[in-house]
Amino acid sequence: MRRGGFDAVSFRDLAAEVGIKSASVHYHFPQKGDLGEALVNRYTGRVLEFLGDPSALSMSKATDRLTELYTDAITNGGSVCLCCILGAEAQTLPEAVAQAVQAFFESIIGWLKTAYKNSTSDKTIESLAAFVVGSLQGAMTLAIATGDHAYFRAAVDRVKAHASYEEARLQTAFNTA
Amino acid sequence: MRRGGFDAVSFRDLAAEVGIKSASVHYHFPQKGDLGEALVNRYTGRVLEFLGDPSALSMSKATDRLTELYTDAITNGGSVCLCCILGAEAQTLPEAVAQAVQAFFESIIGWLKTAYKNSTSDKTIESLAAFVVGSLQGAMTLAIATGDHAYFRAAVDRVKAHASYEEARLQTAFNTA
DNA sequence: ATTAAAATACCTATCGGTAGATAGATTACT
DNA sequence: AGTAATCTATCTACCGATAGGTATTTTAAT
Repeated sequence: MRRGGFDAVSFRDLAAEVGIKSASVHYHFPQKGDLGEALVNRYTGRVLEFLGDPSALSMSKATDRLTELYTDAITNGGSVCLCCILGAEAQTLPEAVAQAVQAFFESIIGWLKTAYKNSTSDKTIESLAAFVVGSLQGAMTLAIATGDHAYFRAAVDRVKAHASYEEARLQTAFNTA
Repeated sequence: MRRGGFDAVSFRDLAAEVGIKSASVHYHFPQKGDLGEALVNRYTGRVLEFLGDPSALSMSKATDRLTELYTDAITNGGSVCLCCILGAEAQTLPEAVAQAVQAFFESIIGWLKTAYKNSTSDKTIESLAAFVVGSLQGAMTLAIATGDHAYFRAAVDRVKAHASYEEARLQTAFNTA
């Protein structure tokens, strides 16, 4: 699903891979939407687990941690983030799946917001967090589409620089206030 | 296709929409890959036409122009860029389609590079251009997936600021050199 | 100018394959 | 005995693709 999207996975293929029949998969997940929803939720949980507790992290450390996640996904997974491709398809996904994807993004942005918390107004923090997430997602797509992972690595550097710059700027604003 | 990806379009639906039979579509595009390739190429052409000549644009003007394009796509099109979704699916697309998508990104990055040309080393320019494109693509996906276009608008501001900052920085470096 | 040939753009009908989904029988565990 | 999980078998719907046929238009040759 991370390579071809929601429709690229079939009950039959999935069943064959785990050595059962497709009807048995339907026993656990009656509709395909149930399957997708569970998959996205499990994915979200694993990602949050990997990221760990954000409350003790500085802005730059949190940004680093997030870029680690994405770098690992594209380097070892050889694919885009699951919600990168499902997000793009959101308008044609079963409602429950689309909502799970939305929740994923809100979780990740929320994770970053927690780490960025004591710096400035909520709106700025949220916009910065979303920008970091979105830029990594986009860079990932670009890298996959062009086959050139250097685009992704360069984007990581720029994202980090952007966050560091904001961190310094906000700290200064705080100190002079 | 911009809403659901490559598989979301069928010969039958497409034929019905233009009032002919699916077999007649196959007359013009024997394989579905031929259809996708033509579609992406037409899309690329239209995008480049919209963008116009980059050689006379400053860095910030060129960045503005590109953000206009994406803003229009998400505002009026109500969808992600065609190559945003096809890019994410690249690994499962017919070869010819994947190549056309790759060519799209290279064209857009190339367009930006032309506008950014007389500033610094090629590698920096390329990385900046790719970052701008990728960030807009990612922000678009995020906006569609969460249903919150504010994420996209905020990203546009940050992308512009990033490009302006680089423009000033590079100009300074040039002057003091 | 007329005719023959070819290309264009459709059509109907159908193919093999696969999709998600369901009903009902069977097996395995507690 | 009861329940949970899997099976076989099948359904309907749709997919991309092909075969074979038919007007209409365009091109080429006489």
